[in-house]
Amino acid sequence: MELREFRVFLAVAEEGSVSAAARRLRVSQPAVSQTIAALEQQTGLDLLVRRSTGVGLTDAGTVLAAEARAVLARYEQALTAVGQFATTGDTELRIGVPLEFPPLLLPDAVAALASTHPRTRVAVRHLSSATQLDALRAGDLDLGLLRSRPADRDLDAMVVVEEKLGVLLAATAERPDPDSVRLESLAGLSWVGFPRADSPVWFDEIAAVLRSHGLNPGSPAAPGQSLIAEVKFAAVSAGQAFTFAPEKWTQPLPPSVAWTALTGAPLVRRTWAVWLADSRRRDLAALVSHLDQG
Amino acid sequence: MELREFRVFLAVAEEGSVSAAARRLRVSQPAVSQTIAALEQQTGLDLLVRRSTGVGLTDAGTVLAAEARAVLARYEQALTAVGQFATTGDTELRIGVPLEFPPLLLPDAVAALASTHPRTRVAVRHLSSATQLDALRAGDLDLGLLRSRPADRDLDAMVVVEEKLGVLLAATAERPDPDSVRLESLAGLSWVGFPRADSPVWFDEIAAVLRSHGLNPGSPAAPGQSLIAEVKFAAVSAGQAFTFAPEKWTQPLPPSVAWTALTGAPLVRRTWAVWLADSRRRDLAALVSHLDQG
DNA sequence: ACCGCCCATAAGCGAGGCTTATCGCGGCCG
DNA sequence: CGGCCGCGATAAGCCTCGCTTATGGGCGGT
Repeated sequence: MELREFRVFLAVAEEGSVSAAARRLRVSQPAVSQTIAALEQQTGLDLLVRRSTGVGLTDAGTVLAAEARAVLARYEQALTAVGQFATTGDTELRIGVPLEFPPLLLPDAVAALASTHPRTRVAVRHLSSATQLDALRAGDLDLGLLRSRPADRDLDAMVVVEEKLGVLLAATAERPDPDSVRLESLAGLSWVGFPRADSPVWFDEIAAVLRSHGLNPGSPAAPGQSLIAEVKFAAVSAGQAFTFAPEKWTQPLPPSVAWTALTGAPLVRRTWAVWLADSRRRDLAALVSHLDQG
Repeated sequence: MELREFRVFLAVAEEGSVSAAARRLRVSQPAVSQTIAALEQQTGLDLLVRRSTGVGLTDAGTVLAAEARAVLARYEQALTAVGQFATTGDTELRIGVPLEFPPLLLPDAVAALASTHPRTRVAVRHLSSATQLDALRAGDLDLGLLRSRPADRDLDAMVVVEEKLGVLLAATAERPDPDSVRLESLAGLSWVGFPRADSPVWFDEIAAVLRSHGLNPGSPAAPGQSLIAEVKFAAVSAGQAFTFAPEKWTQPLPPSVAWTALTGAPLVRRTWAVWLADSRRRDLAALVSHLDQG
């Protein structure tokens, strides 16, 4: 299974014909036949149905075609990236950011990076922690910012922020002490947060804290409809729910919502910077150290 | 640039030594030297710094190493998928779903698919329209459900849902007619929706409608902090904002929020099923047809 | 029935990637 | 300070693999 074989197979799949594929690839027809035969032997699958008018894909062939396309696409992307570096010297540093990441931290670090590594272009994407882990391992992301330390051996991690969380409540909620609340006193409300799939570890931490204070974390939203968050969060200012938030909330709060400190249950949200342990990128190392000092 | 060269280069990069890489790959040292030389010639870049104690990566080498890792990772994934099919006959059909997709539509179609194609495992991911387009083209997604018809020639598309949108308003809002509102009457409120980057086409459609009715679409949230939606949406029930929603809203509305039909400006949200035009997957075709009839 | 196009098979050839042999260089130790 | 060892580069030969041309069987259209 080599790229050459993928290219040949895709040509056959797209042309629906061995001969036509051979013409397109500017090789002889037997060369294509041999390559297909080799693929079928390696996979142990019938990839093509031979008809007298040409060939069609079997189900197995369809699977292989899709995978082959994906591999070749990633390969082309790699060539582009290398070519880009060869001509302009520019490198892209791809960073993933979770929800509610302190908005100043990253721009400051990126600005510091720009002065020392002017040829590094930073591309930031909003991604859940789980997605970032996959992307890091797949090489589609250079630096992740996530809400849990990965167990993985070949990922390095460093805490970049620790935020002491308070709660957001409806401004009209009755509070014995206006400056702080205890989790237990929120028993009548439901917690609104984020889908568990986005960051299972952090979700479970929160759920454990809630349970230990007599609160019901609530049924996690059913997969497939987990993100219909718009209406849910309206519940906060309607006095039906609460959510956690750090004290230094950067967005202006609407008057109907107020932040209050938590007492009794220090809930700390950590955000880790995570990167492939065997990455030797100096711009990445520089950015991480800026995040560390910032 | 072939996979073999990538593997050799990565071995050298990870070992920090040509000789050690050769031992690991169970080939002779000159074979590795020759491969590296070929790579350097093809790229026109110096990939390694030769030190008497071994070799190190140049910046160019670091870029290539990262790309090579990504390509090989995708390649391994392809082998796994094909092997999976070869042994179990199972195929994965990867589907992307946007926010607020009618929750029954997909499960029904998937159930219908399961009866005709029992070996197809469906994997659903919540992704923005923009992300889905990339994933489709990269071969990382088999079927996308998005809020705009792609201009792309090699993507086929079909409308699966048209939803006539109304507005969600604070239940306490004054409404001359309780059963419908005109967009113009919402001039004092701000629209809360989704980040433009998630689905630029649909966003711009909405923005155009708003402007044509004398409303200000508002400044799109600054990139990098666009998704801090929790507090924003509290604004709806606080009477500061409105959002669009189809009439058949599946989640129970909190009492502080009410749905109202729109008159004067029929705003229709279409969701398209999108797939690679040259995909011949029969399970995909079956699912699409179920979505069409459902 | 024949011709044309399809794909598969067979046999020969050439290039590319392997091998072994050898060199130059620098670090390290006696 | 000299010799030695391990590093990587170069040279030359060989073998495998993927190409070629030649050919055969099967099916459809005229």
